[in-house]
Amino acid sequence: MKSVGTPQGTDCSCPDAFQWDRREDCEVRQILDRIADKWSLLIIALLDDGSMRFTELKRMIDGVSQRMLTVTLRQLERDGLVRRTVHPVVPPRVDYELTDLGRTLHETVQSLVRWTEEHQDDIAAARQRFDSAN
Amino acid sequence: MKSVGTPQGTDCSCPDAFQWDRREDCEVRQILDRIADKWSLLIIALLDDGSMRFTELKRMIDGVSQRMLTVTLRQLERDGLVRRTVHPVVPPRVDYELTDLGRTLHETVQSLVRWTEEHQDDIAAARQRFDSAN
DNA sequence: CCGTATCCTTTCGGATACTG
DNA sequence: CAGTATCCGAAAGGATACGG
Repeated sequence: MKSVGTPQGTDCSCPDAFQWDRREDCEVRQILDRIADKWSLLIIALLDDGSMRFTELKRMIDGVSQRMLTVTLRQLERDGLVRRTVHPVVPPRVDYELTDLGRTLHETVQSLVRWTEEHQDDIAAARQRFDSAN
Repeated sequence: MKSVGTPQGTDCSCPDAFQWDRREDCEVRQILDRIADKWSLLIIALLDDGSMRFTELKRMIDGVSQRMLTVTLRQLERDGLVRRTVHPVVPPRVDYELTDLGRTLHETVQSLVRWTEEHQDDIAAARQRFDSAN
């Protein structure tokens, strides 16, 4: 073992599909953590073809705090998945949309969301079985 | 807004693709949080056709603590995604494998992992651009 | 070998108040 | 409107010790 937790530096490029998690600072794991994050998934799934304003996103993702929405959008922008456009008007208007890179991820995220929607009953049933078995 | 954080009960079934995040206790969001979790994704991606022992998983997912591996595997078992088989031998031997339900998720998770592998360079580049632009 | 229990640190993220 | 800054409680998760 390498010692510290997950320093998130030191690119490793993760050789093969069954080994990519051998090193703690694995780039792929770091990125997975980022995009498979609670709010990121919702934003990417929500942002389809069009663009959305900050407040619009906030309204759609019910319960997200202003802070977390800002933080998450910044990370997505930094990762090149979301483009942020500031319109110099008063009151300020900021639009968010997926970049080309972001759109390639959108498909995958959608299929994850769809899977969840389609199987939520199976999961609920499994949980009941598990819980009553104890 | 409904008040408290994310109580995770009260099924809502999330009407349509652009509204599923309107309610905080949305079942789909709760499940997404569960499976798109740091360790769960790695386990589901790792568990393909065969079964794996606890220690084997622990070795593959470098840096995971015994506690988190146990906790995560229990959740996956509870959700009906992973089957746990205890062999009554000494020393104990426990095998983990995907259930049928788990296998349907495996595909989706793999495509997410694959996306990450394929685009890690794009992301690294985007981050550099973003960071040097400040 | 495969856990569970406990403790304790670190991180996450909400609430709130304030700005251009 | 769209943020930023600060504070602080809650939860995640590692380290360690112990048990069947």
